[in-house]
Amino acid sequence: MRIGELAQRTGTTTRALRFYEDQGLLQARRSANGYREYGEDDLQLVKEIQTLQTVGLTLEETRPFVECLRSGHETGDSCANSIEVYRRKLEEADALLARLGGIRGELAAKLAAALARQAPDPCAVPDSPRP
Amino acid sequence: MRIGELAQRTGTTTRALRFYEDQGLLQARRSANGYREYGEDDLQLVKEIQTLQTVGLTLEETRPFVECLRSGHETGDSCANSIEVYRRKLEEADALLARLGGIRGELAAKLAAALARQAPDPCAVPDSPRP
DNA sequence: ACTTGCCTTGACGTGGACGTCAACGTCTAG
DNA sequence: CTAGACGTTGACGTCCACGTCAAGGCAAGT
Repeated sequence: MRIGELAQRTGTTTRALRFYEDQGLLQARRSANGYREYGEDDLQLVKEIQTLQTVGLTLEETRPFVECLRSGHETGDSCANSIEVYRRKLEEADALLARLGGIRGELAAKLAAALARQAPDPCAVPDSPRP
Repeated sequence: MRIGELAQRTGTTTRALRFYEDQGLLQARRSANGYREYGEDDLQLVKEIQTLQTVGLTLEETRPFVECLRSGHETGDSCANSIEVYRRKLEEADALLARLGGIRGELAAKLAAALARQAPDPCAVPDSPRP
């Protein structure tokens, strides 16, 4: 199939596919007129890339998976390099979750404090009620 | 104080401070030679911006806080606009946490599945043990 | 012949918060 | 007088995953 069809079947754009090729993630044969020609394996490969992107991998990080697939393995994560990326990303996700959780807490505290100042709790005891 | 000192006392760079000025977040008087001259209130303001950045606000989102401070309020979050930003960011944080939690789960599952394929659990029952 | 729709390469734009020059003026110490 | 440490503006670079033209080639239908 040509690039337009591949884009359509993967729900992406031709621009993205050419970009993947630029990055060496996708390689297309060329037909006589210079058009890129793809096979079903390329479809699979693009889908793999997309799946990995949705779980937070950068394009660069999908490279081991792509190479794994190209080296004949059934799945992109059958290789040690891919597994390693999984581990790294899992750690990153945990770190990010921790950080974000902390931030969420700080935000909530700030909001609560601001609201308290804005409309002081009528039951609360202020600093100096009667000087 | 001049820009270098302000940068040092806030732990940032002169470039950042000039950038804040470009964005209209910081306004400096100029001394006779054209140097920017800052006061203690500016120090406070920069610190406020930094604190807000650490809890995930973009520079643009710190604007209401800055304006609130400049309009004479004691804290940047004494104004309705600032409170509104708090609320929005809190929602964003929750959404992000949910998404990231999902992603983390998917990643963990993928890793587990890959490891299982790599070195199958000796106690597990594969699809077709005896054809 | 002409339009339409696909394809090609190349090059610049996007957003966010600055970093990093360049080329120059200013102030202070020796 | 001069070196060095500060300051000034302006403009381009960074990262990432493309978007958005521009300018043209190729194939098929009318």
